[in-house]
Amino acid sequence: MREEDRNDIRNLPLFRNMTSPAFDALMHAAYDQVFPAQLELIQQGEVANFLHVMLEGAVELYANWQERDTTMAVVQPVTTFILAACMRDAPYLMSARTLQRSRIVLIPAVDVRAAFARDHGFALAAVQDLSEGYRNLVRHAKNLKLRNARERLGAYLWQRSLDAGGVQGFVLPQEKRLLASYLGMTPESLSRAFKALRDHGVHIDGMRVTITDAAALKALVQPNTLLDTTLNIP
Amino acid sequence: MREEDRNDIRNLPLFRNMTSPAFDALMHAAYDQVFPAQLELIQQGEVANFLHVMLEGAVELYANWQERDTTMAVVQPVTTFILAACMRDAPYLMSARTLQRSRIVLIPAVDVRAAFARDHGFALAAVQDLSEGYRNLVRHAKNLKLRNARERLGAYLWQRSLDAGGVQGFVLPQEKRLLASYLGMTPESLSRAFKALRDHGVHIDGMRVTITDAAALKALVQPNTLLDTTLNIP
DNA sequence: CGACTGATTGAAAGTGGTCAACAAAAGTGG
DNA sequence: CCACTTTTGTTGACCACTTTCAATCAGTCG
Repeated sequence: MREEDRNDIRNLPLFRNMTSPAFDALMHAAYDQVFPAQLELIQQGEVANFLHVMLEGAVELYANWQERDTTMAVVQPVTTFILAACMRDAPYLMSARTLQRSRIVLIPAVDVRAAFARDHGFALAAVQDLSEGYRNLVRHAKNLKLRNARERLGAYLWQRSLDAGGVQGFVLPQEKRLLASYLGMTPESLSRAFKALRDHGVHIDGMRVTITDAAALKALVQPNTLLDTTLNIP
Repeated sequence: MREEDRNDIRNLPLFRNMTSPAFDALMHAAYDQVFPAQLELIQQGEVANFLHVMLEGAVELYANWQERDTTMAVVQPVTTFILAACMRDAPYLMSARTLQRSRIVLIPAVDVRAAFARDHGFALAAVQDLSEGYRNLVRHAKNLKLRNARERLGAYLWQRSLDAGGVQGFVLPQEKRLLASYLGMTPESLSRAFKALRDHGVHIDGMRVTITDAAALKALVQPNTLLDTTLNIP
């Protein structure tokens, strides 16, 4: 593993407060790997063997049932994912695939749990990580249940614009069909939702979004920190 | 606080592995209260002041936005709720109201966080608690995105029947409009979904559900541990 | 009993999904 | 670099599912 990556990991909230021996032990057991795009990393139902730490690239977390698929989240560096399954030593509830060529560190779940039992700082950090993950999921569920398709898209765009620093224009970070799935609708519905938002201050041209009337969009969307997630979402 | 309740709390997974001094300190700061039915315990947006431990009764966790409301979960004894907000020292994302007369222990969030920083066993247990909560929420979101209304109701009924020990007949634990909200539909839609399930082995009479053809229901619902939650749901 | 709440039903409207066709991009191979 | 294929996005027509509104019915509680 490159020294630089090791430092990136060390600086993650999850690992920052570990003792050095505990961290070294974890890293010793870890694999640093580069995966090509579109590779299935995890299939839902498998028992959690590794905690994943994203260093570069992007990973989609998705779920399926019968013939249906849905995107649950897009993970971007530098973060960990599927900590909950590792901690519970339980089957993954979501599948994961790379969206781009990605560099990912795999830490055996056994070692994570061991580090965890031994190192108090790590346990505390894990609680913070999980709590934040939990809260983002609550937001996702609330969003799905309380807003309709057009409102979900509007809120999403509003939040991306804020994340980019309150800019008027930005480029969608992922394919539209992925966004559609994340927002809980079909690509066709997404396309129509974009059209419907033209009356509410949003202009779309390919992947480029321009907010032409922030007040109008805000009025429709009623953005709210209790509903809208700030980071790590497609 | 009654000795008996204290023991119930002590035996919760969350508190079981604490040192006795740490537990005693927590309990010393705690309030044991009885609330009448239909009382608003928590309003979303408030900063988390207390960890709640349910001893008796039932509490609804719900969320609202604009004029719309939705039930996120029903909490039953003996469990804790809104641990994540306490840990993050952040605003509640959900509101809570009692459904019945309920006995609840309130532990100041400050003390929880303190116990937490000091007691390793408590931190470990919190991680397990949060992980399980996280996973149940993933299931809830998957359920909403992957199944339609009729399938969600069918899956719910299938799971209640299993929880009751695989019985054919059981009584709905909560009002139908609450169930409808939890399942992400209107009461009218729930009513129609029940009717639609008559063709799939479910008979409903008031609050009494009878599964007349388990195979048919199972075929429709395709129950799946990666989607269906086993406990603590209305 | 009468007022109230919750559940059900019907009719109408709306939202989003499906299917099919097409357009636009992106990737592939000569 | 260009023709070709494949994938992604858009649009229209239609349909299914769900909601809304209104009316009715069934309990519950004072």
